[in-house]
Amino acid sequence: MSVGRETRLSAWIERFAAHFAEEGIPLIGGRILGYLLVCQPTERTAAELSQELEASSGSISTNLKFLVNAGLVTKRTRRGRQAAQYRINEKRWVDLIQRKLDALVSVRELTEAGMRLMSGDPERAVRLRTVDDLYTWLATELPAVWERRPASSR
Amino acid sequence: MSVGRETRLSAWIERFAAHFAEEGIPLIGGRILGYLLVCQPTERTAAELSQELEASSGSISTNLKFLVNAGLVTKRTRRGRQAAQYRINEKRWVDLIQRKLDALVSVRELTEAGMRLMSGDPERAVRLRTVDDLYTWLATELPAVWERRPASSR
DNA sequence: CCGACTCTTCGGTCGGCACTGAAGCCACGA
DNA sequence: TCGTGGCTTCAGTGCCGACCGAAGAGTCGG
Repeated sequence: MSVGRETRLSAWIERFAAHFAEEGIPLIGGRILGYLLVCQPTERTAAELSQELEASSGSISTNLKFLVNAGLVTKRTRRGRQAAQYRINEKRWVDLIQRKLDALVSVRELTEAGMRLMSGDPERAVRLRTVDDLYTWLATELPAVWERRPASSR
Repeated sequence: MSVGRETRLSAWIERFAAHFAEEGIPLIGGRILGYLLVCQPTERTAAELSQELEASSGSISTNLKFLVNAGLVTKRTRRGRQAAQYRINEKRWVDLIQRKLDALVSVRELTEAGMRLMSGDPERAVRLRTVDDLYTWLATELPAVWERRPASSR
Protein backbone atom coordinates (compact mmCIF):
# COMPACT_ATOMS: atom_id res chain seq x y z
CA MET A 1 0.00 0.00 0.00
CA SER A 2 1.22 3.44 -0.89
CA VAL A 3 1.85 6.29 1.47
CA GLY A 4 -1.40 7.99 2.38
CA ARG A 5 -2.43 11.34 1.04
CA GLU A 6 -2.20 13.06 4.38
CA THR A 7 1.34 11.82 4.93
CA ARG A 8 2.39 13.16 1.55
CA LEU A 9 0.63 16.40 2.30
CA SER A 10 2.44 16.94 5.56
CA ALA A 11 5.71 16.22 3.80
CA TRP A 12 4.79 18.89 1.27
CA ILE A 13 3.91 21.34 4.05
CA GLU A 14 7.27 20.67 5.62
CA ARG A 15 9.11 21.47 2.38
CA PHE A 16 6.98 24.54 1.95
CA ALA A 17 7.80 25.77 5.45
CA ALA A 18 11.49 24.97 4.97
CA HIS A 19 11.65 27.20 1.92
CA PHE A 20 10.18 30.18 3.68
CA ALA A 21 12.28 29.51 6.75
CA GLU A 22 15.28 30.36 4.57
CA GLU A 23 13.63 33.67 3.82
CA GLY A 24 13.23 34.48 7.48
CA ILE A 25 9.71 33.22 8.21
CA PRO A 26 9.67 31.05 11.35
CA LEU A 27 9.21 27.36 10.68
CA ILE A 28 5.89 27.20 12.45
CA GLY A 29 4.65 30.24 10.56
CA GLY A 30 5.49 28.52 7.29
CA ARG A 31 3.73 25.37 8.41
CA ILE A 32 0.62 27.35 9.21
CA LEU A 33 0.67 28.92 5.74
CA GLY A 34 1.15 25.61 3.98
CA TYR A 35 -1.49 23.91 6.05
CA LEU A 36 -4.09 26.64 5.61
CA LEU A 37 -3.51 26.55 1.86
CA VAL A 38 -4.68 22.96 1.57
CA CYS A 39 -6.71 22.00 4.63
CA GLN A 40 -10.33 20.97 4.39
CA PRO A 41 -12.43 22.67 5.64
CA THR A 42 -10.58 25.86 4.96
CA GLU A 43 -10.93 27.38 8.41
CA ARG A 44 -9.16 26.25 11.56
CA THR A 45 -9.01 27.31 15.18
CA ALA A 46 -5.74 27.99 16.95
CA ALA A 47 -6.22 24.82 19.01
CA GLU A 48 -6.67 22.72 15.87
CA LEU A 49 -3.54 24.18 14.31
CA SER A 50 -1.64 23.50 17.51
CA GLN A 51 -2.67 19.85 17.48
CA GLU A 52 -2.31 19.29 13.75
CA LEU A 53 1.11 20.92 13.48
CA GLU A 54 2.31 19.68 16.88
CA ALA A 55 3.27 23.14 18.06
CA SER A 56 2.65 24.84 21.38
CA SER A 57 -0.27 27.19 21.79
CA GLY A 58 2.19 30.01 22.39
CA SER A 59 4.00 29.48 19.12
CA ILE A 60 0.74 29.23 17.23
CA SER A 61 -0.47 32.43 18.81
CA THR A 62 2.72 34.35 18.07
CA ASN A 63 2.92 33.16 14.48
CA LEU A 64 -0.77 33.70 13.77
CA LYS A 65 -0.43 37.23 15.06
CA PHE A 66 2.49 37.76 12.72
CA LEU A 67 0.67 36.29 9.73
CA VAL A 68 -2.57 38.14 10.41
CA ASN A 69 -0.57 41.32 10.74
CA ALA A 70 1.10 40.61 7.41
CA GLY A 71 -2.34 40.13 5.89
CA LEU A 72 -1.69 36.55 4.81
CA VAL A 73 -4.15 35.05 7.28
CA THR A 74 -7.57 36.30 8.24
CA LYS A 75 -9.03 35.93 11.69
CA ARG A 76 -12.76 35.41 12.00
CA THR A 77 -14.28 35.76 15.43
CA ARG A 78 -17.59 34.23 16.47
CA ARG A 79 -20.07 35.05 19.18
CA GLY A 80 -20.26 32.97 22.27
CA ARG A 81 -17.19 31.41 23.80
CA GLN A 82 -16.34 29.90 20.49
CA ALA A 83 -12.79 29.91 19.29
CA ALA A 84 -11.82 32.24 16.45
CA GLN A 85 -11.34 30.72 13.01
CA TYR A 86 -8.32 31.36 10.86
CA ARG A 87 -8.09 31.00 7.11
CA ILE A 88 -5.53 31.79 4.45
CA ASN A 89 -5.90 35.07 2.61
CA GLU A 90 -4.28 33.98 -0.60
CA LYS A 91 -5.15 37.24 -2.39
CA ARG A 92 -2.53 38.95 -0.29
CA TRP A 93 0.25 36.69 -1.43
CA VAL A 94 1.14 39.34 -4.00
CA ASP A 95 2.19 41.61 -1.16
CA LEU A 96 4.72 39.04 -0.02
CA ILE A 97 6.27 38.99 -3.48
CA GLN A 98 6.10 42.73 -3.84
CA ARG A 99 8.03 43.16 -0.60
CA LYS A 100 10.68 40.85 -2.01
CA LEU A 101 10.99 42.85 -5.21
CA ASP A 102 11.00 46.13 -3.31
CA ALA A 103 13.84 44.94 -1.12
CA LEU A 104 15.81 44.08 -4.22
CA VAL A 105 15.17 47.38 -5.91
CA SER A 106 15.82 49.39 -2.76
CA VAL A 107 19.52 48.65 -2.98
CA ARG A 108 19.56 51.30 -5.64
CA GLU A 109 19.11 53.97 -2.98
CA LEU A 110 22.28 52.72 -1.36
CA THR A 111 24.30 52.69 -4.54
CA GLU A 112 23.01 56.13 -5.45
CA ALA A 113 24.05 57.51 -2.09
CA GLY A 114 27.45 55.96 -2.64
CA MET A 115 27.73 57.51 -6.08
CA ARG A 116 26.96 60.89 -4.58
CA LEU A 117 29.77 60.47 -2.08
CA MET A 118 32.04 59.57 -4.97
CA SER A 119 31.15 62.56 -7.09
CA GLY A 120 34.28 64.49 -7.86
CA ASP A 121 36.26 61.29 -8.25
CA PRO A 122 34.87 59.43 -11.27
CA GLU A 123 37.84 57.11 -11.46
CA ARG A 124 37.25 55.87 -7.96
CA ALA A 125 33.56 55.38 -8.66
CA VAL A 126 33.84 53.02 -11.62
CA ARG A 127 33.36 49.84 -9.57
CA LEU A 128 30.35 51.17 -7.73
CA ARG A 129 29.01 52.54 -10.99
CA THR A 130 28.76 49.06 -12.49
CA VAL A 131 26.65 47.95 -9.57
CA ASP A 132 24.63 51.14 -9.54
CA ASP A 133 23.84 50.76 -13.24
CA LEU A 134 22.51 47.27 -12.57
CA TYR A 135 20.18 48.35 -9.82
CA THR A 136 19.10 51.39 -11.79
CA TRP A 137 18.10 49.11 -14.62
CA LEU A 138 16.25 46.81 -12.21
CA ALA A 139 14.48 49.76 -10.63
CA THR A 140 13.10 50.82 -13.98
CA GLU A 141 12.24 47.41 -15.39
CA LEU A 142 10.79 45.49 -12.45
CA PRO A 143 8.02 47.93 -11.50
CA ALA A 144 7.00 48.06 -15.16
CA VAL A 145 6.68 44.30 -15.32
CA TRP A 146 4.87 44.22 -12.02
CA GLU A 147 2.23 46.58 -13.36
CA ARG A 148 1.51 44.18 -16.19
CA ARG A 149 0.64 41.31 -13.90
CA PRO A 150 -2.70 39.59 -14.51
CA ALA A 151 -5.78 41.22 -13.12
CA SER A 152 -6.57 38.01 -11.28
CA SER A 153 -3.82 38.79 -8.83
CA ARG A 154 -5.07 42.19 -7.67
CA MET B 1 34.38 71.93 9.92
CA SER B 2 32.27 69.29 8.27
CA VAL B 3 32.50 65.55 8.75
CA GLY B 4 35.34 64.15 6.69
CA ARG B 5 34.89 62.14 3.55
CA GLU B 6 36.28 58.97 5.08
CA THR B 7 33.90 59.16 8.02
CA ARG B 8 30.95 59.51 5.69
CA LEU B 9 32.26 56.67 3.60
CA SER B 10 32.50 54.31 6.54
CA ALA B 11 28.97 55.27 7.53
CA TRP B 12 27.87 54.35 4.01
CA ILE B 13 29.74 51.05 4.18
CA GLU B 14 27.98 50.31 7.43
CA ARG B 15 24.56 50.93 5.88
CA PHE B 16 25.55 48.86 2.90
CA ALA B 17 26.61 45.95 5.10
CA ALA B 18 23.47 46.27 7.21
CA HIS B 19 21.26 45.84 4.16
CA PHE B 20 22.95 42.65 3.05
CA ALA B 21 23.05 41.38 6.61
CA GLU B 22 19.26 41.25 6.38
CA GLU B 23 19.64 39.06 3.33
CA GLY B 24 21.86 36.62 5.16
CA ILE B 25 25.33 37.90 4.33
CA PRO B 26 27.46 38.21 7.48
CA LEU B 27 28.09 41.77 8.59
CA ILE B 28 31.80 41.56 8.02
CA GLY B 29 31.28 40.12 4.56
CA GLY B 30 29.06 43.06 3.67
CA ARG B 31 31.63 45.49 5.01
CA ILE B 32 34.30 43.92 2.84
CA LEU B 33 32.08 44.27 -0.21
CA GLY B 34 31.26 47.89 0.50
CA TYR B 35 34.84 48.75 1.26
CA LEU B 36 36.29 47.07 -1.82
CA LEU B 37 33.75 48.89 -3.97
CA VAL B 38 35.13 52.29 -3.05
CA CYS B 39 38.64 51.95 -1.64
CA GLN B 40 41.62 53.53 -3.30
CA PRO B 41 43.76 51.82 -4.45
CA THR B 42 41.34 49.11 -5.46
CA GLU B 43 43.28 46.18 -4.08
CA ARG B 44 43.76 45.30 -0.44
CA THR B 45 45.46 42.60 1.57
CA ALA B 46 43.66 40.61 4.24
CA ALA B 47 45.68 42.37 6.92
CA GLU B 48 44.67 45.77 5.59
CA LEU B 49 41.03 44.80 5.55
CA SER B 50 41.35 43.48 9.08
CA GLN B 51 42.76 46.77 10.31
CA GLU B 52 40.51 49.03 8.26
CA LEU B 53 37.31 47.22 9.17
CA GLU B 54 38.39 46.40 12.72
CA ALA B 55 37.69 42.71 12.33
CA SER B 56 39.75 39.72 13.38
CA SER B 57 42.00 37.98 10.90
CA GLY B 58 39.88 34.87 11.25
CA SER B 59 36.67 36.61 10.34
CA ILE B 60 38.31 38.32 7.40
CA SER B 61 39.67 35.01 6.19
CA THR B 62 36.35 33.22 6.51
CA ASN B 63 34.40 35.97 4.79
CA LEU B 64 36.93 36.47 2.01
CA LYS B 65 36.78 32.77 1.31
CA PHE B 66 33.02 32.99 1.11
CA LEU B 67 33.09 36.02 -1.19
CA VAL B 68 35.80 34.63 -3.43
CA ASN B 69 33.83 31.42 -3.67
CA ALA B 70 30.74 33.40 -4.64
CA GLY B 71 32.79 35.12 -7.33
CA LEU B 72 32.25 38.60 -5.92
CA VAL B 73 35.86 39.06 -4.88
CA THR B 74 39.00 38.09 -6.76
CA LYS B 75 42.17 36.95 -5.04
CA ARG B 76 45.47 37.84 -6.66
CA THR B 77 48.55 36.12 -5.34
CA ARG B 78 52.07 37.48 -5.74
CA ARG B 79 55.48 35.88 -5.64
CA GLY B 80 57.72 36.26 -2.66
CA ARG B 81 56.38 36.46 0.86
CA GLN B 82 53.95 39.11 -0.18
CA ALA B 83 50.39 39.01 0.96
CA ALA B 84 47.66 38.22 -1.56
CA GLN B 85 45.63 41.12 -2.87
CA TYR B 86 41.85 41.15 -2.97
CA ARG B 87 39.67 43.25 -5.19
CA ILE B 88 35.98 43.47 -5.93
CA ASN B 89 34.74 41.64 -8.99
CA GLU B 90 31.81 43.88 -9.72
CA LYS B 91 30.99 42.12 -12.99
CA ARG B 92 29.72 39.19 -10.99
CA TRP B 93 27.19 41.24 -9.10
CA VAL B 94 24.59 40.09 -11.62
CA ASP B 95 24.94 36.59 -10.24
CA LEU B 96 23.93 37.80 -6.82
CA ILE B 97 20.75 39.28 -8.23
CA GLN B 98 20.08 36.28 -10.41
CA ARG B 99 20.24 34.02 -7.38
CA LYS B 100 17.69 36.24 -5.70
CA LEU B 101 15.32 36.05 -8.65
CA ASP B 102 15.84 32.32 -8.97
CA ALA B 103 14.95 31.80 -5.33
CA LEU B 104 11.74 33.73 -5.88
CA VAL B 105 10.79 31.84 -9.01
CA SER B 106 11.69 28.47 -7.50
CA VAL B 107 8.67 28.60 -5.22
CA ARG B 108 6.73 27.63 -8.30
CA GLU B 109 8.13 24.12 -8.08
CA LEU B 110 6.65 23.87 -4.62
CA THR B 111 3.25 25.14 -5.62
CA GLU B 112 3.23 22.86 -8.64
CA ALA B 113 4.02 19.86 -6.49
CA GLY B 114 1.20 20.87 -4.20
CA MET B 115 -1.19 21.19 -7.12
CA ARG B 116 -0.29 17.69 -8.21
CA LEU B 117 -1.12 16.37 -4.77
CA MET B 118 -4.43 18.19 -5.02
CA SER B 119 -5.34 16.82 -8.40
CA GLY B 120 -8.66 15.06 -8.15
CA ASP B 121 -9.96 17.65 -5.72
CA PRO B 122 -10.20 20.97 -7.60
CA GLU B 123 -12.34 22.55 -4.92
CA ARG B 124 -9.72 21.98 -2.30
CA ALA B 125 -7.02 23.35 -4.59
CA VAL B 126 -8.50 26.77 -5.24
CA ARG B 127 -6.44 28.56 -2.58
CA LEU B 128 -3.19 27.00 -3.66
CA ARG B 129 -4.14 27.65 -7.27
CA THR B 130 -4.20 31.41 -6.69
CA VAL B 131 -0.67 31.27 -5.34
CA ASP B 132 0.47 28.87 -8.02
CA ASP B 133 -0.87 31.14 -10.76
CA LEU B 134 1.14 34.01 -9.34
CA TYR B 135 4.39 32.11 -9.32
CA THR B 136 3.70 30.66 -12.74
CA TRP B 137 3.29 34.17 -14.06
CA LEU B 138 6.51 35.25 -12.35
CA ALA B 139 8.35 32.24 -13.72
CA THR B 140 7.42 33.20 -17.25
CA GLU B 141 7.92 36.96 -16.99
CA LEU B 142 11.05 37.39 -14.90
CA PRO B 143 13.42 35.29 -17.01
CA ALA B 144 12.20 37.14 -20.09
CA VAL B 145 12.98 40.50 -18.53
CA TRP B 146 16.31 39.22 -17.29
CA GLU B 147 17.33 38.32 -20.83
CA ARG B 148 16.74 41.85 -21.92
CA ARG B 149 19.20 43.32 -19.47
CA PRO B 150 21.84 45.67 -20.89
CA ALA B 151 24.87 44.10 -22.49
CA SER B 152 27.05 46.10 -20.12
CA SER B 153 26.05 43.76 -17.32
CA ARG B 154 27.13 40.51 -18.91
C1' DC C 1 67.16 23.90 7.10
C1' DC C 2 65.89 28.17 9.27
C1' DG C 3 63.42 32.32 10.05
C1' DA C 4 59.91 35.48 8.79
C1' DC C 5 55.57 36.34 7.36
C1' DT C 6 50.79 35.20 5.89
C1' DC C 7 46.70 32.63 5.84
C1' DT C 8 43.57 29.18 7.54
C1' DT C 9 41.60 26.44 11.07
C1' DC C 10 39.35 25.69 15.24
C1' DG C 11 37.83 25.79 20.10
C1' DG C 12 35.40 29.09 22.87
C1' DT C 13 32.27 32.96 23.67
C1' DC C 14 28.44 35.76 22.89
C1' DG C 15 24.03 37.34 21.25
C1' DG C 16 19.76 36.57 19.19
C1' DC C 17 15.82 34.00 17.68
C1' DA C 18 12.39 30.16 17.86
C1' DC C 19 9.96 27.60 20.73
C1' DT C 20 7.71 25.93 25.00
C1' DG C 21 4.34 25.86 28.69
C1' DA C 22 2.30 27.95 32.44
C1' DA C 23 0.19 31.93 34.27
C1' DG C 24 -2.68 35.70 33.58
C1' DC C 25 -6.16 38.10 30.94
C1' DC C 26 -10.29 38.68 28.48
C1' DA C 27 -14.95 37.71 26.69
C1' DC C 28 -18.94 35.66 27.17
C1' DG C 29 -22.93 33.04 29.33
C1' DA C 30 -25.25 31.97 33.35
C1' DT D 1 -20.69 38.42 39.96
C1' DC D 2 -18.92 34.09 39.07
C1' DG D 3 -17.25 30.38 36.10
C1' DT D 4 -15.62 28.61 31.80
C1' DG D 5 -12.91 28.37 28.01
C1' DG D 6 -9.79 30.52 24.58
C1' DC D 7 -6.06 33.56 23.69
C1' DT D 8 -1.92 36.14 24.70
C1' DT D 9 2.09 37.12 27.23
C1' DC D 10 6.37 36.13 29.17
C1' DA D 11 10.23 34.02 31.55
C1' DG D 12 13.08 30.13 30.66
C1' DT D 13 15.54 26.92 27.54
C1' DG D 14 18.04 25.40 23.71
C1' DC D 15 20.16 26.08 19.43
C1' DC D 16 22.61 28.19 15.79
C1' DG D 17 25.57 31.36 13.61
C1' DA D 18 28.89 35.24 13.81
C1' DC D 19 32.87 36.55 15.66
C1' DC D 20 37.40 36.41 18.02
C1' DG D 21 42.16 35.17 18.69
C1' DA D 22 45.62 31.89 19.20
C1' DA D 23 47.73 27.95 17.35
C1' DG D 24 49.10 25.53 13.40
C1' DA D 25 50.04 25.00 8.46
C1' DG D 26 51.81 26.79 4.43
C1' DT D 27 55.25 29.57 1.63
C1' DC D 28 59.02 31.85 0.35
C1' DG D 29 63.89 34.05 0.72
C1' DG D 30 68.18 33.48 2.76
